[in-house]
Amino acid sequence: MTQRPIPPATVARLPSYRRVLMDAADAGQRTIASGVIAEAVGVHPDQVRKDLSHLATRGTRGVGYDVRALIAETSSILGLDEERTVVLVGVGNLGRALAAYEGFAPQGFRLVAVLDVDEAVIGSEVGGLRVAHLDTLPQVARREQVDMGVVAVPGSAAQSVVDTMVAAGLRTVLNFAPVHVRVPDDVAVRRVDLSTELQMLSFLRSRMRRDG
Amino acid sequence: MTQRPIPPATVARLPSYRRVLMDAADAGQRTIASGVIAEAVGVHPDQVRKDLSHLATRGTRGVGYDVRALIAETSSILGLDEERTVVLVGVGNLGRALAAYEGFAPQGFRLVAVLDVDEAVIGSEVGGLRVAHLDTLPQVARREQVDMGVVAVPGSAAQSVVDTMVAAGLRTVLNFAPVHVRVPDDVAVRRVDLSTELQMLSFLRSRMRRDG
DNA sequence: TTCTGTGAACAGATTCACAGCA
DNA sequence: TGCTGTGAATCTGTTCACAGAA
Repeated sequence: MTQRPIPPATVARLPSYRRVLMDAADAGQRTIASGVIAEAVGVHPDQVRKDLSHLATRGTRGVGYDVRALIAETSSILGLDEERTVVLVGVGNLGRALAAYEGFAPQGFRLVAVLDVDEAVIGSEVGGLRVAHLDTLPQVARREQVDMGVVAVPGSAAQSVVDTMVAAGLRTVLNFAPVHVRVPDDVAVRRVDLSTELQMLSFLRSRMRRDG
Repeated sequence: MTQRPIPPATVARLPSYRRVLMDAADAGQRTIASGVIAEAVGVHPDQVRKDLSHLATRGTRGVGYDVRALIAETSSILGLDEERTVVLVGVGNLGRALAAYEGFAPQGFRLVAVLDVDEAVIGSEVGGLRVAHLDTLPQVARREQVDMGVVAVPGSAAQSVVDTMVAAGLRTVLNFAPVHVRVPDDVAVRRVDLSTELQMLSFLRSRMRRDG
């Protein structure tokens, strides 16, 4: 099953396609056309077909794609057929919300630990787990074979937390702090920054006034 | 001050540049080189210079860029010199965290209302505001001249909430629900989806194992 | 010598156009 | 006729290479 690499832009759309496919499966549909997926996801049908052409699953002309086959293949590509263990660091407002987030489990992400350095929150219960000290990360990481780290600490602490994660062997990090963190080449970081999103919307708002 | 359009990819980086610039200003620096910004943000210096070449502010060879001038211009471009009013819909875990988010105010975003449809939460206090019914959005939007809507409701309710926002005159929406929403051409939507981010990291994790 | 500014080369992603099978 | 599959054309963004001012 050697396959040519899938473009990052395509990978970024696979989770959306997959969600639509699962909805279709729930609705009892066995096949689905590129145009239907496109409509639901908000892209051109051409784009969907080009994206799906990178997969092994082929569609049937005049009919569409096999829903179950596409779900299976996208899940496999995204690594969702094996459980991913996640550790969350930072129990502020955002950290609490993330720990309670219902979207983890359905996709196979299992939160195994919630850590912080503030003695005031250590020992309290968040998202069904008891908050432990960040210092215990190495043990937790080894014991639970942790895959991913989620960083929900202030910007000033983010680099040091990520360094600790990397040292503990984590190789993927989701960073909610509004700063860029340096990591070795074999570690992947994605940043989600609410403030950046708001500012980009603000830009679009300003531009609208001028155009209209 | 007629200016040629700034590429979206550049706009997406301006908030990060701006943050670095503000840190530099706080540290008392009057000028900054592209390489320093690049290092802090995690891009190539070439990229920074190309991006800044779309602005009116010019750098000085051998020295760098004027920090204050760049802050002023990026703020203006991003529309951060006028206050933006924001309304939040959905008071689940995520909604609560967003309402309490400290990153709103410093960038000039003022949360003016928190809305929901669940009678159980209406009237309670979230982020210093009393939760009101979604039905009051039209009045709130008119009274406060609301610019932006933040959607923190389940996917199944997102389209209807966004329709309500659009009807109330909002023209920019930040959508945390994991679905694509349809809006008229003159409305801008950005989606932030935790689940998509986790799945992309999961993909990178899978690929690493194969490579290494 | 340092660091900006920018045309040119390159790489990646999207859209178009159309051939071809059920 | 409907919908897939894909090369070609286009568009966008990044990186390179280097000229030029302080």
